[in-house]
Amino acid sequence: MPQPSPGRRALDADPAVIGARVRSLREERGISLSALARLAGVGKATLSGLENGTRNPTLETLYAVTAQLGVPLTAVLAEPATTPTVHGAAVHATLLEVFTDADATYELYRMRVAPGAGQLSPAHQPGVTEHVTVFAGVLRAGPADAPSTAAAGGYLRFTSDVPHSYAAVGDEEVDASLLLRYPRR
Amino acid sequence: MPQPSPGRRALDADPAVIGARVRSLREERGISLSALARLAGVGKATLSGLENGTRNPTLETLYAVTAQLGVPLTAVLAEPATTPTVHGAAVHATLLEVFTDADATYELYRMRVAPGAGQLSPAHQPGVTEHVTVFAGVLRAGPADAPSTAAAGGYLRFTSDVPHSYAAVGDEEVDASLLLRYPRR
DNA sequence: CCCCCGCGTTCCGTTTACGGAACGATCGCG
DNA sequence: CGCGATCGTTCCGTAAACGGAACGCGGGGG
Repeated sequence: MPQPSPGRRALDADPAVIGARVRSLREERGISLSALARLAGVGKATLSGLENGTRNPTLETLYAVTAQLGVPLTAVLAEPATTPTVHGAAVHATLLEVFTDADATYELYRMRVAPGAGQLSPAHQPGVTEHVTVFAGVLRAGPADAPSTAAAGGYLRFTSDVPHSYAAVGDEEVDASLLLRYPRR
Repeated sequence: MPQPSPGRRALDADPAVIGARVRSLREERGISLSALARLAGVGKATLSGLENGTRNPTLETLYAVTAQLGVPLTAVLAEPATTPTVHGAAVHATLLEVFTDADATYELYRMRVAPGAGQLSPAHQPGVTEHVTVFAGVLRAGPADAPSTAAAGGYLRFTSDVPHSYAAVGDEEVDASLLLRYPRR
């Protein structure tokens, strides 16, 4: 993918917000701070500080608490159910799955390319290839100096160890799947 | 293929596993431990211990690192969601995403084909095409009377409105992504 | 009224995660 | 060959997260 865009990720790791969520979850269950601390096997001071956002908890602590609340860690780490996404000027991609084997790592993305000016991505490491299958719209993509075109149902493959571009042809947004292959070095 | 059923999200707070995920993400990006530590503003000792699972990181530390990797905290804390799966004699597929537009419906699957005897699938509706990108192993697939072969990184496309087959070539299991395109009728 | 109990916070000594520095290993170059 | 640069790990003093104990507070009994 185009490397992680510098744009701020709205993911909040703010201890105060996390603390507020924990407190809220605890109060929903009508359980006291002391009791939860006892159940989770952490000190009351620890839990108090955590809920008030005055501490910077370790994973171990946070996990012990959320486990007793019966919720996954992700429930208090904000951002309910957001999958990793990458934004660019024209390209918007969400990571669907990562697969690693002996030879390479694959990242499978759902990609959308907005109409209008396209987007240029910097080179990746040597040997990285991109595989795109177009769902809708017409996509022009590939090495910056020699892009190819594919319409709905079409497929493109190119090596992305050189700068490469994505652009929607025409007015329609492009929907596609993007597979990135990183060979193991 | 079967109806999507709700996926569950398993959670794993084991520092060793989290560390392994962080290391894997870093290596995917071809960046050194030292460099990542510098970017994230944490000590090399901290990152080393984190990746090796010998420390119990604070949220602050983990967030600083994952932010630089361009992934949300949840990417290293949760197992990939389990989604609807389809089992066959040799083929095992999990649905990753469905996309519908004016012309067609797409279903994106993660597919595994066990070595040994292959599997024959009956014909789909007219005009249905399948698009396969191989991650690992060697796959032989296509119309039952004229299958093609693809190795890791390779791509196959065929129309599946006739009976078609999948088989792993050799002893190795095949890992691949499968895209099904159903034209609107 | 005065206890007594449990609440959440604060204090405090201990444990440990932290960053910086030092280390040996590995590579590319003259 | 040595030299410099960079790699990941280890050592170490410091800062801070930890659990336990003490604290002030409020709400029921006896």
